Amino acid sequence: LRLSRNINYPLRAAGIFSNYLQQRELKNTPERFIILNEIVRMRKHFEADSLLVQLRIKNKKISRATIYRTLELLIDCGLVKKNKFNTLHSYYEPVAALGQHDHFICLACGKIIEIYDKSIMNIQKKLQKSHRFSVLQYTYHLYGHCAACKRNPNRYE
Amino acid sequence: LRLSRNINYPLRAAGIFSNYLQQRELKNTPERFIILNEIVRMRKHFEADSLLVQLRIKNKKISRATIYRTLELLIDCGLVKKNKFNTLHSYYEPVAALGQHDHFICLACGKIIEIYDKSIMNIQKKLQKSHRFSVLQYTYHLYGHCAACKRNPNRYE
DNA sequence: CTCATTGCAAACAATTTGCATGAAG
DNA sequence: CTTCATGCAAATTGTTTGCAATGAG
Repeated sequence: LRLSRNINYPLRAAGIFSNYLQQRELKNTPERFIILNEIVRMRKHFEADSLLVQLRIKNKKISRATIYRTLELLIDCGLVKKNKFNTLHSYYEPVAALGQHDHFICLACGKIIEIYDKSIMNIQKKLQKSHRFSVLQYTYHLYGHCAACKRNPNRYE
Repeated sequence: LRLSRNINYPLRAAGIFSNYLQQRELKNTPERFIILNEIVRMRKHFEADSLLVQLRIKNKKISRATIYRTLELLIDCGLVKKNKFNTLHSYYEPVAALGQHDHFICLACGKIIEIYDKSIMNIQKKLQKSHRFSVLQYTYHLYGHCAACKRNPNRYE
């Protein structure tokens, strides 16, 4: 249901990226579009390194440096969002492909669950007014124990 | 007003930490209490490195390693919370000294504003029920432009 | 006395950067 | 042709770890 609205997302994303690059007089290189393509295809959060591995499996050899440099561009043009949960590395995700959502992170098994709930946006509107700042993006991360780990507390001792 | 309830916080915090250490048969070293003392005194978020600098200024020479090791203990016993905004390093803050709150981070000037609003807790309760997970902690971070940077967009070009 | 803790320096992991080569416009 | 992008390897940043010396219980 939610995803049906975004069926043309891969195509639109490429268009958005291409425009963005042209506007800044940056170049439409194959590497950049291979990376974007892989990201929109995944439709979930991922790590920089798993993206690299994923590409290697498909025999697309793109250097780690280019991955990071391209991710920065994609974040800048709003196609990708960067998340830091309380771990060492960062997580990224395709923005419009997923729609507005938040995250629950299980402290026992590490699973990340995407939460779709609109009421947080109301709070945000209220806060914007009362504090006179404008919100461009936000993160709402919940940490705790998921249903499975609550049932069986020892499964990840 | 809010803070008045916590006037004895430094004292209570030391007690909590001391109990925690005893329970685990860890030692009450001067370094650990110097660090805790400095943290509760600050009453706001800080970086591991600024804590070190702060201590050096006061001629308390504690190694970086000990700082990190002690922060971990303080997080474990619930006195300190660790935050990752989307920057390289982590931010820490004394938990009970500040009370439940969230953060607004200005993307232009980097300022961090603490937000006190209880309505987020209602959402959390609702989500816990509907998803059957239990929330132990959470982060709600808003990114955007603060009032000052909205007024004068070029002040940090 | 014994074991945890400290400080130091070296190790790490994720990310960034400098530079020579290569390709887009 | 000019300029930007790439890949590589080295550098950087925040944090962690091994180990010998020290100090708390």
